[in-house]
Amino acid sequence: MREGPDIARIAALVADPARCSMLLALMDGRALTATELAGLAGITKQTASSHLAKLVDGEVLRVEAQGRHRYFQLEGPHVAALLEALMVFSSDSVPPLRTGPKDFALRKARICYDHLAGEMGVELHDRMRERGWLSDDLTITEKGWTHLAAIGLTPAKLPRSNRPLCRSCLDWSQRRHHLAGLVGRMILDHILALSWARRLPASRVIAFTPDGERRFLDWLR
Amino acid sequence: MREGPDIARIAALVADPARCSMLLALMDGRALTATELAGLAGITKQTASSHLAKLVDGEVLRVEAQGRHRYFQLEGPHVAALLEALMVFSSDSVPPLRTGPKDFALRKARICYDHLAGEMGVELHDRMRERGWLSDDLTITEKGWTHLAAIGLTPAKLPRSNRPLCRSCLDWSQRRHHLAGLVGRMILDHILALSWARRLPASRVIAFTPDGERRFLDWLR
DNA sequence: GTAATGGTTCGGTTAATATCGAACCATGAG
DNA sequence: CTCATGGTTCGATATTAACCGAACCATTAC
Repeated sequence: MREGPDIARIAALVADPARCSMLLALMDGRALTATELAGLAGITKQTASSHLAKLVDGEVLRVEAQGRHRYFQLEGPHVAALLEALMVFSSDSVPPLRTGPKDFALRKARICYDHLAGEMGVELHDRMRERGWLSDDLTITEKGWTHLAAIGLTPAKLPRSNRPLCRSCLDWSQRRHHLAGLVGRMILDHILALSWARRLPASRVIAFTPDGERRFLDWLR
Repeated sequence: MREGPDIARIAALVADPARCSMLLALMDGRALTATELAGLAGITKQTASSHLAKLVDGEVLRVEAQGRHRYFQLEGPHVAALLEALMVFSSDSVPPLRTGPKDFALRKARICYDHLAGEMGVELHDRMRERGWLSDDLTITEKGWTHLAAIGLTPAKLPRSNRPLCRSCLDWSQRRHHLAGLVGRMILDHILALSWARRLPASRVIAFTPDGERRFLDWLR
């Protein structure tokens, strides 16, 4: 019967407002404790515990015990991708919604799990496609590797992992794809390491310095 | 309160197994009637009606009344994207799930309801738009009818039906539109009648012969 | 050792919703 | 007009699950 993949089961895990708040809080890839998450969601510890157990059981979250704390984080990039796919809906059903300065910064550049999203993320993705650094089937071309090497990113430096090198992730604010995957992560790491940008505390905003933005775009030219 | 975007509301819409079955059935972009969907989901008409109303209200589905039927289809590509994002989970938990040759054939060309889908279907659609055979509002132009006549397809041969002549349908594998509607069906019929391709038994695969594929693409040139 | 804190388990209440039977409305066929 | 069919509306029922209070377990601090 019901042979269909139980995507309903996964959806149900995200369908609760409390769980949703927690997941959104974890969008940036950090690991938070159960009580922190309970506070953010506005529920008691008991309730949060129950929710978190379900999320872990459903392989949406991963948990790591450390001392008497239990740190929760997203199971992987695909969870962030799912949340972004959901945000696409709210972003256009309620168009204006007062775009404050912080909101503006979020649209400009933010972290999505572990890679760059927002205008800058989409720009990165599109430029790489346009310049032929990235092929249609999302593999880095020879020319691409050459340019990646220019910022010190070589295949040898990639961490061993079976996670796909490149992956495209639908951007909720831009409604276009940005670059995810191992390479997406490495590029963001480099942007931060070179101080082209820095993370704003307690937010997902990636703040580029004027100089950093220029260098980044130059590199893509 | 709950200022968070109501991604939970959207997720809840997908969280029900019955609604899920219906959405998956619509993944190929076809438009199905309420009773068809009820049958596929294994529920009664009343229940389906309630579900469908919710999905339309939540802007997940779009409905179009035609005669005494109501055709439901996905509201847009972002819905398909969401469903795909959800499927990543189930496909991930089960091992690699090798993409066999049959899967490759499915992406290349398959039947979608009664018309051509997959790479070849998208190619047909795009070419017809590009060549000006098909206008923006999805009507066949004069030039279009000329070329259709070249393979023996004239307006007179169209079956009497209130079904729209042309319709664009979101392609599951290509994520782009292919040509549906009466004309889409007639073209596929002709492809099969001329033996440019044949249907593989017990599957949705449309297998083009090398010669047939060449002739088909030549016709689109 | 005792106290404090992070986290889980249990039980009972409450709210939401999926479901269907039956009646109802609307369209199309004859 | 009459009948059949697609689809919705209206209860009423039953299942689910979110929630919290209270008790409990585990780890660190003192």
